[in-house]
Amino acid sequence: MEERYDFKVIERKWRLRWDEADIYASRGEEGATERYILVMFPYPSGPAHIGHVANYNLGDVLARYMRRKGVNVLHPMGWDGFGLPAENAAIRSGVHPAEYTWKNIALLKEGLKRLGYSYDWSRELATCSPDYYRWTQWLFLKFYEKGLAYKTRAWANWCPSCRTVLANEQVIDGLCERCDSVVEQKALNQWFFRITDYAERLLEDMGKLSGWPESVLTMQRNWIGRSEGCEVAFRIKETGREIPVFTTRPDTLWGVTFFLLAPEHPLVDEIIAGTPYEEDVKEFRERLSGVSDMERTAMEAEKDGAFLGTHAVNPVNGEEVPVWTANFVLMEYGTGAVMAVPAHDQRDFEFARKYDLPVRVVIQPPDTALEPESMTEAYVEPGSMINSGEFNGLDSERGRLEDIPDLLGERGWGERTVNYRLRDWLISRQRYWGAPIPVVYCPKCGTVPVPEEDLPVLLPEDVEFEFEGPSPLERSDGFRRTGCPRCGGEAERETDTMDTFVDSSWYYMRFACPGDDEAALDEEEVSYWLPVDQYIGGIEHAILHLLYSRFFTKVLKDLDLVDFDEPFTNLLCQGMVVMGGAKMSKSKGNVITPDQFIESYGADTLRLFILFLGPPEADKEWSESGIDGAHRFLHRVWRLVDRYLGVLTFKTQPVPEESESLKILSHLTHKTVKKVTEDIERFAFNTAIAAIMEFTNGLYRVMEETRGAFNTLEGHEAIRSLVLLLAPFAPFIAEELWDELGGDFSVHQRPWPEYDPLLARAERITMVAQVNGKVRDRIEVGADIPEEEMERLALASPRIRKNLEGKAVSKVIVVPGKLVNIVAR
RNA sequence: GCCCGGGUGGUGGAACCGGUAGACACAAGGGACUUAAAAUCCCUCGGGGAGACCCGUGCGGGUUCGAAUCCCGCCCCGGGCACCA
Repeated sequence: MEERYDFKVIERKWRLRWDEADIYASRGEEGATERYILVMFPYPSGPAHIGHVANYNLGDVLARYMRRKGVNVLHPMGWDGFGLPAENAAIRSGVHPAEYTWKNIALLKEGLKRLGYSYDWSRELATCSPDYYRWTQWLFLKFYEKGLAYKTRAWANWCPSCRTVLANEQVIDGLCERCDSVVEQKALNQWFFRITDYAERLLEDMGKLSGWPESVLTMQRNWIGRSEGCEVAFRIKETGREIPVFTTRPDTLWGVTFFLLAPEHPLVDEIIAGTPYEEDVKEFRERLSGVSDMERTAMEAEKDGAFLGTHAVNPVNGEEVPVWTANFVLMEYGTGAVMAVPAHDQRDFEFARKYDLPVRVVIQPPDTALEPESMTEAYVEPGSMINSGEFNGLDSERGRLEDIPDLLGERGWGERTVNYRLRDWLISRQRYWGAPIPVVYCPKCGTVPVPEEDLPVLLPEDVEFEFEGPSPLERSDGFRRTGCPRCGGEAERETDTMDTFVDSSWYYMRFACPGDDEAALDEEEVSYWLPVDQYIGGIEHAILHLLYSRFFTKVLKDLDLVDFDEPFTNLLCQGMVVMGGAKMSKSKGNVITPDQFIESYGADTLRLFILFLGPPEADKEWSESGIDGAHRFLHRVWRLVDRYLGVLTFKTQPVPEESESLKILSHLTHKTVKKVTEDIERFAFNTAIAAIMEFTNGLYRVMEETRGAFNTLEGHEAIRSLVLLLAPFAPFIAEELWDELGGDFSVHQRPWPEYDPLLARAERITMVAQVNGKVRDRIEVGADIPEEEMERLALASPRIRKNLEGKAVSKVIVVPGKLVNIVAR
């Protein structure tokens, strides 16, 4: 055996052996259970960085562990290939997005391979490959057939000087990142997926997601934002036109003193056209350009608005109230209109104060009487209804939930309804590097979906990339001009591509049958592997990606393409590796690559070090101090095994005079196997590694005290267990040591070690004696000491007795096997 | 702003269900070995105190025999906010 731990030689050697022997291929063997372990696939923005290592370590440890528990494991890897950065690179440096992307995929793949991850590479896929996006397009057609894809006008960020649509990321403080022009909102006809049709099921089925972190479920629940209330029809006095509003507070209907429309509301233009108010409203809208929804609706935001010169009629009392437009009313929420009740809504209150609009109290708190003049903020709690005609004196909660909705229904003024904060999913992108939306517009036949047999609609190669002006697809005549699939006449293709979230909403299913060119999904394969048993990914995906994937799964279930309705049974959200307090990302320029560390320490050290940094869920501030420690530890293991290698190849012989050492060895071994197994099961990889370190330290201690203790069955078991336990964390060195120990190839295919609970259990424990909750003594006792004996020992302790002087014992609390607390006054 | 997390030694973290705060490491200091260095090994390592002990898990309160852990209020940091992925 080599004296030195030559990680470079070892890692090169085993990487090749594993490839040749194809030991990580997923096999659907009969009889065994299957587990699908998946880490969110990466966007290939460049070579691997430390954040990737932190992510993919987790899946790899789990996959390696599960395989050795005798489970059929699917652990694949692929690439989220489409996206904005590739297109930006094309604009900047003239490199085609495909070239940029495939080059980065190659870099990233090599990086992951160097780290020794146990992927089944035969299932590799890339969303930007025509074999894949063909099926993304096919799924779009299925959505379209089901009425779940539709086109409508929607707002997009628009830079007037570059004449181009901007992503939110390209808008910096309301300005174009390129030319600093103020970004406007432009209405475009765009494609949507009707995710709101699934709002209720997305909420309900969260009950099935007991394997998800509660925080993620809460975030999704809040995102969907279900609220029960009423839709009430107000009427424009001057035109008679009805405008519905959504309210969760029908009990405050009598307190409406004005009416608000979103600035983008189509009726606003209709109302002000040709009136003296047109100018004011235009100025107001001007002030809003470049201001995000978030800023507009912030509680602190200065209320801003304009009178529209018209009035709305309140159905419950026939009152005519002025109609305004206001910055905090959003077109996307509810109906884009608000019945303003300044006395009982804070934003309405501030608006009323600013524009000197009337405030009328209709809910009276139980203890005081509110006066509009003296109010400094809105009263939003329940109370009793006043100034509300026949409902005066009614409990407002009852009014809100029962009497008023009933009244609205009976009189035909409105109805109970449920409103969601969730909006339909805008999937249109006016960009090149995405899956083209497979639709053709024919002057005669209208919107015609591309026939399935004509898929994929390929991205044209000969296009030019410029920041300014329309997207490359729109400018490509060769792409745009086509024949109508229905009538054969001249027609135009849709030039929008799909949001990359569409690609990533179904990739985990495609891993079951990545090469299938007959269908998007192979029924048998998908049904065998899916749903994903353990999904792992960054908390930053808690809402969008995970919600879209859940939505896709439900649609595919309804289309009878899959037999499950939730895609991810268990979810582990890991924290981010941050640097200087910010998420590591290429756009922030704070990326650290693993290569330099692999070069000087080896992949095993880097894997171990990052896993040892802390629990998966926690954010980790990157610092390389400590990596020496991880390396030193592997060296220590190396030397330990090295030193005893000779011994282990001889026959074992009993060492009766050293039986105490053997007992310690057995205990250490079984205790560690138990601890590491339990820690892996709960994803506590950092403490699993700490346990292996302690085990190693313990073995050194035994070795120093009792030479020859390893020349026994117990000694062999200890050394073997050490290597077997280390294998999922540091696969290369473990393979090498296993090989040197004479074990059969591969250590990664050996069964996971079992432990004997009796041997794992400590014989002696330290019992704590407290007085009034403060530790006063520690007493070593047998592990199975009875409670009465614990109490007796504690009370007999001289230190305890000293502390009890002059006090009367009122109570003694005994926690079996742990502590005794004596309560004394 | 809203929603979701987090805050423990000089540092990363441990303490899993309310029961010994600081496991395991890093850094630092001291020592052994060495001509020397590296490597390795040993010791010290939250603060105060000679000690008995006292203080200590972002801050202020509370519940409890007992709180890093539960509750209320506050401060700070991170993630998401629908076209970054």
